[in-house]
Formats: sequence, structure tokens, C-alpha cells
Amino acid sequence: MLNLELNELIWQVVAAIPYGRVLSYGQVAKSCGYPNHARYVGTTLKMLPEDTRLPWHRVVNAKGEISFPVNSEAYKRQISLLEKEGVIFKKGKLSFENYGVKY
DNA sequence: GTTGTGACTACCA
DNA sequence: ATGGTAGCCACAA
Repeated sequence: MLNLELNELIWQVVAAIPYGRVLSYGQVAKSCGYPNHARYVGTTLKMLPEDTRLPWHRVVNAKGEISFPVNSEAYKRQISLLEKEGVIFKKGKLSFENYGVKY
């Protein structure tokens, strides 16, 4: 495919998200230099193997919500991974305390 | 070329 | 706050 370069950038950015923090799809896209590719970030993460070590769960939508249908398997999987990292959810949304790549 | 679909967003009523 | 909408972009029919 044509965007292998972009895919690598995306993986790199996602891999760099520190433990316990999250980024939005839009932010990941922007970090790659493609501010309008938020959707494509999701498309890319979708094709990851199950045993990937990439912290894909640290990517949420701009509203701070999980971009999966509530109660779907993927939704529950992502929530549990995040909570395991100390990320706090209130009514399906997370607080901006966890947002961004601070050090 | 057109149309529809997504792990998206920003804007507006 | 909430729902609709119009951009957005890659991809598959």
C-alpha cells in the first residue's frame, strides 16, 4: 500500500505514548504531520495483530471516549487495559489529567 | 468517476 | 449538554 511510511510513523508515535497517558486519534495524526488523518489512524490500528505489543489502547477519540460500541469486546478490553494503568473513567469518559505526552 | 463506510473532528443549532 | 452535519481521507465496490 502507499502509506507504509505513514503507518510506520503512526506506530512510532503510538509506541511512544507513556504508560498511563493517552492521545486522541487526531493528535496522533497531527504528530505524524498529517493533521487530517485521524480516521486513518483508527484504520491502521484496526489491522494490528492480537499479540501486538503496541499500546493501541492509549488512543481514544477527541471526546475522551472509547471509539467502540459500548459493551463490545474491544471496548471492554481497552477499558480494562487503561484502568490497569491507572486511567480513571467517569461515565465512559476519561479526564484530561491523563491526556498528552507529559514527562 | 461515484458511492458508501470507518477505532475521527470541529462546528453549530 | 447533545445531536446533527459537513469536512476529512483511504479504500473497496
